Amino acid sequence: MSLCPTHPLSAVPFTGADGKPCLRVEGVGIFDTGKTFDCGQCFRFDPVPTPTHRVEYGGVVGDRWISVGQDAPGTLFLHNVTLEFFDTVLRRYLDLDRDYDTVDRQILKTVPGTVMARAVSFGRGIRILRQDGFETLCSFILSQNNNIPRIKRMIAALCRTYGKPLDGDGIYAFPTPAALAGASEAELRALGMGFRAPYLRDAACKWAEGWTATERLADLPYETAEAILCEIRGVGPKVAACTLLFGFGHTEGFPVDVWIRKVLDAHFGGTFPVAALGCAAGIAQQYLFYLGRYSDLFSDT
DNA sequence: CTCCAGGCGTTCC
DNA sequence: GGAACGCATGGA
Repeated sequence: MSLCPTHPLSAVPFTGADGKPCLRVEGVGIFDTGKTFDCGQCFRFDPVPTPTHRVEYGGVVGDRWISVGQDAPGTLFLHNVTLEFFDTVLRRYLDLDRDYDTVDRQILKTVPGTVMARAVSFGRGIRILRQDGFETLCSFILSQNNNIPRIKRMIAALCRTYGKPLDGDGIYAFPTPAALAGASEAELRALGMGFRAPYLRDAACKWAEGWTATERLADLPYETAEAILCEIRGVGPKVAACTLLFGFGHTEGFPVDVWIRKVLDAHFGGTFPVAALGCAAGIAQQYLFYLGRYSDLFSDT
């Protein structure tokens, strides 16, 4: 992990207008809340209206609804966050102890050329979140052949129906594996999960019975971790990749060359010599979605 | 109305 | 071993 010695984190607690604990965090480096929470790596954050900051994103992390705002570069406002929650959960969730300038330099060094340079520039500010593994797995099982607004609604329905009510009106935790395993396929279909209902059930059952030491997936070689996840019905290379990346922080050996070539070959017919990039792979994967979605930005190379 | 959405399982050859 | 095709559902 690349630490940023010149910008140590500092967190100053204060009390919000609603009496909730808040934190002002400085020294977080490059961080774009819009790109981070709205790029399709997580499905439980939405923009919330606020008079004080330009934009703020609210969502559930663990057992707590929080919101994240930003009014200056390198600074975050964390609402409903205690110092302890920041240190034990949020710091890791937001991937704050990584220097993304170094990451960008690694990408540009490994993949020279204007195409990736534009991708890096366009994706600048994205943080690869470290979400809960089970929640990430279920989210990307639901994502197949689906669109993001509907994915969000399906996840919200799961939380509302099988998740623990949290502090706040209409706020629910993501269901535990056991709670979700207790739902029948018919119930999940009635909830609108469609053909993904049995996939969800299989994931929940395997997780609930401690089917593998899932907390160690990040330490296994990528191909091994991928093969384990692919034993779950409805999980293939794409779902496994997103789960390992966004839920387990599995960045060592991520097959970024496959993803990059897939998109670049389709758009430019070119080939790039790409090695494993560690953390940079995560950023690059997000860039790929931008490449695919906004290919006009990269069309004149 | 048709087409499509950040795949994957099944069924063909 | 790869190319079609179906899948639930809702938004565009």
